[in-house]
Amino acid sequence: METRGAPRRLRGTASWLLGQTTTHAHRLVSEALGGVGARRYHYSLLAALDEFGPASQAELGRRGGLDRSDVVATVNELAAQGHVERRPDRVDKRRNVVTITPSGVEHLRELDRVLRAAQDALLAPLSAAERDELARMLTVVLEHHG
Amino acid sequence: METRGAPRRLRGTASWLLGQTTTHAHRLVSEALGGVGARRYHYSLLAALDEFGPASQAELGRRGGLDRSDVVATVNELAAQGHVERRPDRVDKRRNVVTITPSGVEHLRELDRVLRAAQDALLAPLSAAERDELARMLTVVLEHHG
DNA sequence: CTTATTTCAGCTGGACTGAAATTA
DNA sequence: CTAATTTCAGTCAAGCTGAAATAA
Repeated sequence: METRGAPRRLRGTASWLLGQTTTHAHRLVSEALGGVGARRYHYSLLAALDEFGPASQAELGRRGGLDRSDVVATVNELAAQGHVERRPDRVDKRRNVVTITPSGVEHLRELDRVLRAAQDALLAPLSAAERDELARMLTVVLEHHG
Repeated sequence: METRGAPRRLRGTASWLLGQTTTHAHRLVSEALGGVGARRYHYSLLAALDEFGPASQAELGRRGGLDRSDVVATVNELAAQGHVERRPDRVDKRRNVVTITPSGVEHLRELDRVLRAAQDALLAPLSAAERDELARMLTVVLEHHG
């Protein structure tokens, strides 16, 4: 967490820089989301549901990058809050179909606002062009490993 | 972990991109270090000792960005491997003085090689200039929050 | 038979807190 | 007295695995 005074070996290591920055990012985002009763998994699932429509839990996990176990727990929480509905699939009886509710859509918009603010706080010292460049490079790295 | 097919909201979020990239980085680095019996905390402490010389555990934690509790455990492990020595400070009896051993210096060089390889694998699709730019931007962000 | 899905119980490492004991 | 250091016990969320039950 402390940049000041860290060994040169660490400060020059991309994985260390990424880790430290991500720690800050996660703290900011988790606190912001916690303020409105959400966690990061909630946003991932709501975003996937909003963009791709109703889906099975396995499909949701693939889209949002969540483990199957975490999908179960997160859908439990979102359903308890009324933001999604889980019902058995009539066609493939192994599956549950998860659907976002109007309340969920509204909640997602709120999370968007909250996240944008956290993001601005995190990247405050970077220009818009630099933020784009950062996102581009990270995307390139992820696509290379995806 | 899956970039392909992730919702646009996530793919456009710096904190999500950072988190995914860091997950890859941690996996690569942890596997590489694990191959030589080390973990990331080991590298942080050895790097701090090598650069700043013997220090108390509290000072080590501040330099390496480790929690005081984790310093205790990590020094235990490094001492068991003969890479550091822990002895009571004759001047300030609250403190332990931790010193890197010749074996620890050698171990650190090995970890350097292992980490450089992991790093190259992670950032493979980026040019040298891009890697520098990425490191620069992350450093700016960290200094802003440090 | 094999494969996919859901669920639960539990594991692991990373990051951290609280409190006690000691000493400055 | 307060403050710093070390240590231990324990907490917490994140990211998993294994296995069972069910169905394709």
